[in-house]
Amino acid sequence: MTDREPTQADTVRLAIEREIFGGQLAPGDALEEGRLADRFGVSRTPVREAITQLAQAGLITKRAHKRAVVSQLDPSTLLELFEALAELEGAAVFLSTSRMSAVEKLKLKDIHEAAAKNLRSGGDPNEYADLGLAFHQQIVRGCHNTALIETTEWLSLRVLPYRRFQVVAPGRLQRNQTHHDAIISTIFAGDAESAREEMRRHTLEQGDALMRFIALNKTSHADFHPQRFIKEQQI
Amino acid sequence: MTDREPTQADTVRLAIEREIFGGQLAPGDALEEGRLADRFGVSRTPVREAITQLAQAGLITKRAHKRAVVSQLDPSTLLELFEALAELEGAAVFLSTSRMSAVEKLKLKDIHEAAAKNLRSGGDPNEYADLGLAFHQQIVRGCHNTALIETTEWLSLRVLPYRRFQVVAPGRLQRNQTHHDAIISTIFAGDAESAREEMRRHTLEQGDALMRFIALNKTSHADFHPQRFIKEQQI
DNA sequence: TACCCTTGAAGTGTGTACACTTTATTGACC
DNA sequence: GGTCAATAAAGTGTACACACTTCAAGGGTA
Repeated sequence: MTDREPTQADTVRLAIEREIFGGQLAPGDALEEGRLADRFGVSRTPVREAITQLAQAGLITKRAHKRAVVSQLDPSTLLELFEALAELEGAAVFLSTSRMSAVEKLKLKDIHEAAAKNLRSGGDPNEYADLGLAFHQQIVRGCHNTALIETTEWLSLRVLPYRRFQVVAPGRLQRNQTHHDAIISTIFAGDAESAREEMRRHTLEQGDALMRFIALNKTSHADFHPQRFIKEQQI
Repeated sequence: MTDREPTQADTVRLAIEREIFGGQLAPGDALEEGRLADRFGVSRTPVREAITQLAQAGLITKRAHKRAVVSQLDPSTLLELFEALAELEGAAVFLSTSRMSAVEKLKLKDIHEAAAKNLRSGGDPNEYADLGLAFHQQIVRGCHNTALIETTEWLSLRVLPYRRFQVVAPGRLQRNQTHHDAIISTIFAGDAESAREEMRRHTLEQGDALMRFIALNKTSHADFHPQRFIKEQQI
C-alpha cells in the first residue's frame, strides 16, 4: 500500500511502531514532533507523515493542533476490538477450512505442536505467546483473501500491545492450548461452520481473560503499561 | 480519529474523496501534488498529508517517488473485497439481530419500505441505490460495536465507487429487494445465524452481479469509469 | 480570595526552497 | 533505422521558516 524502498517517513513509522509494541511508548504517551525529529535525526516533515499514517492505522490518536498520543484503549473499546476480531478471525477460518493447502495445514500443525511442546516442558511463556500469534496468523492467511487478511491483521495490530498479556494469567495457557486443539480438529475435519464457532469463542475468551487481568491488576487503567507488566510478572 | 475543526489537509482530503466518488477522478487517474495544490489554492504540504491519509484508507495507491494513483480495482481484488465485506456485514447483522433497539428496527423497516415503494412506482434508480446503501448501513450500525462498524465501513468505502453499479443490471433491483426482504424477516424473527447467512449470500451476489456487469460492458477494465457509466446507461 | 484577562512559551499547520529520484527526450553509435 | 547512453524535465521527499493555535502562568480587578 505504500513504498518500495523505504523513505525516511517509513523508517520513522517503523521505529515508532516498534517502540509502541516494545513498551517504550505506552498508551497515553504523547508524541511531540520536534523531539521525535531530533531523536531520529530528521526534520519534522517525515515525522509528521509517519504520525499521520500511524493515526490512520489507529495506533495513535490525533486531533488538530493537539499533540498526538499513543492510542489509549479503555476496557470497553478493548472488548469491542476483541469482539470484532473474533468475528473476523471466525470468518477467516471459515474460509480457510476449505482453502488451506496441505502444506499450509502442515505448517499450522507444526506451530501447534511446537506450542504444545513448549507448554509440556514449561518453556518461555513469551515464546508460547509468539507461537499463539503465529497460530492465528497462519489460519487467517490461509483464507487467501488479501482484503480479509489485511483487515484482520490491521485490527489485530491495535490489540497487539495488549494481547501478549494473557501469558501471565494463571491457567490461561493450558486453556488456550485446548481451544487451539479444538480449532485445529474442526479444520482438519473440514467442518467450516464449527471452526468459525470455535474460533469466535476462543478469541472472545482471550478478550475476556485480558479484561479480567486488567481489572485485577490495576485500579485505574489510565497508566496501563502492557509490556512493562510482562517483564515484571514473568517467570 | 482525526480533527475537530477541519484543517486544510482535511478540506483537501474531503474534496478528493468527493471527486473519486463523483467520478471526476476515475480509478487509475494520477494525482499530481503540485497541480492539486494549485487547484485548491494551498501549498503542497496539506495536499501531501491528504494523499497520505487517503492512501492509508486504500482509496488511492502510493509508492515512493511515484505519483499517487486512484486505486485501481481489478476484478479479482473486487471479488475479494466483496467476499470480505460479505463476512463483515454478516458478522454485523449477526450481532445486530439481538442488539438493535426497537427504534432502530423501525427505521430499518422505513428504509426498506421506501425502497419497495420506489421500486413499485419505477422511481429514480439512483435513489434506490442510496436507499440500498442506507439499508446496509443501518444494519451494520445496529451492532453497536464501533470497531466492527468502522472496519466494515472502511472496507465498504473501497468498493463504493463500484457498488452503485448494480442499478443498471437488468432485474437486479427486484432481486436485491427480495434479498432485503429475507434479511429483514430473519432479523425480526431474531434468527441471528440465518440473518448472517442471508446477508453473506446477498453481499456476495452483489459482488458477482457487479463482476458480470463489468465483464459484459468492457473488454478491458483498465479504463473503467463507474460513475460515467451510471450517467450514460441510466433511464 | 476568586475570577478573568493578558501574555508568553510550546507545539502544530502551512508555505517555500532545494535535493534527489524518476521519466521523457535527445543525440550518438552500431 | 534501432538501441543505448547522456541529459533535461517533471515530480516527489525533506529541510527549514514562520504563522497560528493551544495551554499555562501570572497579574490585575472586583
